Amino acid sequence: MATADPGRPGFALPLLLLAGFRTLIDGLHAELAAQGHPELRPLHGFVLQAVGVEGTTATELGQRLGVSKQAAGKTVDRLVALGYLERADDPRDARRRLVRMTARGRDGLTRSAVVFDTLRDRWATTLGPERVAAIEDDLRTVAAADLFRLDVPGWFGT
Amino acid sequence: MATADPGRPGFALPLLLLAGFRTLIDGLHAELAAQGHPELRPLHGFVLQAVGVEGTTATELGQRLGVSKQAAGKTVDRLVALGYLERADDPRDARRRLVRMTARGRDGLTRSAVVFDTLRDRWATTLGPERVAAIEDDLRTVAAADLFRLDVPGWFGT
DNA sequence: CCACGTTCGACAACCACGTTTACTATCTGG
DNA sequence: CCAGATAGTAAACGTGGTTGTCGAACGTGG
Repeated sequence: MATADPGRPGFALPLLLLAGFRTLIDGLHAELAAQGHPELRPLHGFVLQAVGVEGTTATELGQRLGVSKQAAGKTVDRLVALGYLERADDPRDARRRLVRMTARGRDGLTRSAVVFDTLRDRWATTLGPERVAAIEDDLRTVAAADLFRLDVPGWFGT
Repeated sequence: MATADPGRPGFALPLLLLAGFRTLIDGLHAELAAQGHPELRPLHGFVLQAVGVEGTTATELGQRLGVSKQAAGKTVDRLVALGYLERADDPRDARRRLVRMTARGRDGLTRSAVVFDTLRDRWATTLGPERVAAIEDDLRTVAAADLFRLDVPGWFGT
């Protein structure tokens, strides 16, 4: 670990949290690639999740993800091009363009859920189930203490 | 938390890890901005860390961070423009361009370490010191079990 | 001692993801 | 019925990444 400063305890915690997150995401996408979804990027999982089974609109998606509606729209464009999402007109409001998952999108999301469960099981095997649960509880506690908000995504830069 | 699927336990863990990482980084940069370093981005901390007090070169920096030498070079350009790094010729090898921290760079890195320590203390106040230590231990255990490697940075996209 | 292969840095083209600003089309309430 | 709010799109830009190419400088073998 070339970049961590062993002398300052505070440096380790963010590094470890990032590393933990990363390994789950990397594991997910390695497995997804093997299961027929090589084009799915880390970000896309969040987006599919946020679109949900009922569908949504670009503006609402942006709010859910914490990014501008323009950014959300561009990401939807890419996912449409990849075949994970599709757009449709809203019969009740000609301004809105509904965004829905395709069958491929649903397949990717379902597989993501299964793989995440599997990866969590693997952690539970290594650490013991109660330790994994304790990590989750602790992080939720910190979240509840308003040390951070849990609505999450929407950084990845700038 | 609009984006998490409460029905699938596996989804929560990566989200919580990311949220934990994010809050530390956000807290760091909020504080750094207040202490005279508003231009420092999350990535920059890793880069300064990787440059180290002895300095390095763009190619070596790229290796440490897990990115191409070109990407490392561009990031160095930005940090030079911001006054955190400086370049110098290597008297022993005219091909190489040494990258070193300026006084400002050292100041930013030092303050980062202090702020990270403070944030960790705040977690310890909320959770109890032994719980924070337990999280770190567990994540290190998972790392050691080769469920992930700890050399970390070098994703943030693509 | 010199030619050849390797390495370093730079440059260019490109992509993903985000921003702000600006514009059009549509809906809605007084 | 029109003023104002809202949905989507477009353009310009910033940041962080990628490949590919290239010239200059290094080091080594013949």
